[in-house]
Amino acid sequence: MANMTGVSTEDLQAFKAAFFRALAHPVRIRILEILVRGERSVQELQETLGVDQPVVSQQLAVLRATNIVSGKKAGVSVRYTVRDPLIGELLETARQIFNNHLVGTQDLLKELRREHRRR
Amino acid sequence: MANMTGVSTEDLQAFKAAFFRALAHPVRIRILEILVRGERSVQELQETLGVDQPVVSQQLAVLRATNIVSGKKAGVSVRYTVRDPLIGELLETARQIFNNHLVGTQDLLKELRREHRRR
DNA sequence: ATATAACATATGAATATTATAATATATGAT
DNA sequence: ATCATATATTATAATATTCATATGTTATAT
Repeated sequence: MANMTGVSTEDLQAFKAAFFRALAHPVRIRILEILVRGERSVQELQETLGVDQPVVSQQLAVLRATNIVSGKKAGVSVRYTVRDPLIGELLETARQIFNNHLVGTQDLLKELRREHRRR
Repeated sequence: MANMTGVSTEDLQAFKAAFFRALAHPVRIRILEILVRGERSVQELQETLGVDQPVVSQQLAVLRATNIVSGKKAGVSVRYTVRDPLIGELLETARQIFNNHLVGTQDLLKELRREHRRR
């Protein structure tokens, strides 16, 4: 045990890595970009995303496991929310970084700006 | 092709996912937390991290491939820097989120606060 | 009780990532 | 040219993730 708390720095970085890994999936990012604007049912997500229902549930399960989102039952459906508004801020910062530096082509840059305006 | 630019939304989310995936590794996170404070050589990183040299180079290669860091030769050594100061902001936001919600135990929470104070 | 709708979980094949070890390259000094 | 040092790349076995499909569960209505 590395210290009084029983939590080593390595553990800590492993947790952080797990957090980022949860964001490292196209469908999960799209889910979060929708949820930061307000709660949604699985069905609503599915329709917006245009993917199969098990895919949505599966990726929501990953986000739930990392405590990034939570779902509450509402009758027959389940409504999901982002647990922390800072997630929105994180995604926005990531978008800025991406916009500034992670882009190879002029076209992609244009598209990114278009997407930004759309909000 | 989904639009005039030739870049679909799916592509875009795939790029974003790749960006987060680059952050989703304990050693890479530790490297970035060091580099946001200033440039370092591979050797300096290696000493601070306490891992084998090829591991550092390998993980730096991942961060380079995503344009998150860049290295410039300085004689026999290579000095690395973070390409965008917003990376620091991103890590800090992530830390806050993590601190607020992604924590199961009181002990871990304490440890997180200790780490914060250390900066 | 049965049917249906909404959601969740399980399974397995395909693919990607990681860790470890070995090897290669480049620079500067002698 | 040779050598030592710093850094990078490659190979590969182990592990984890993804995608697609099938099956389960729960709530509600009839």
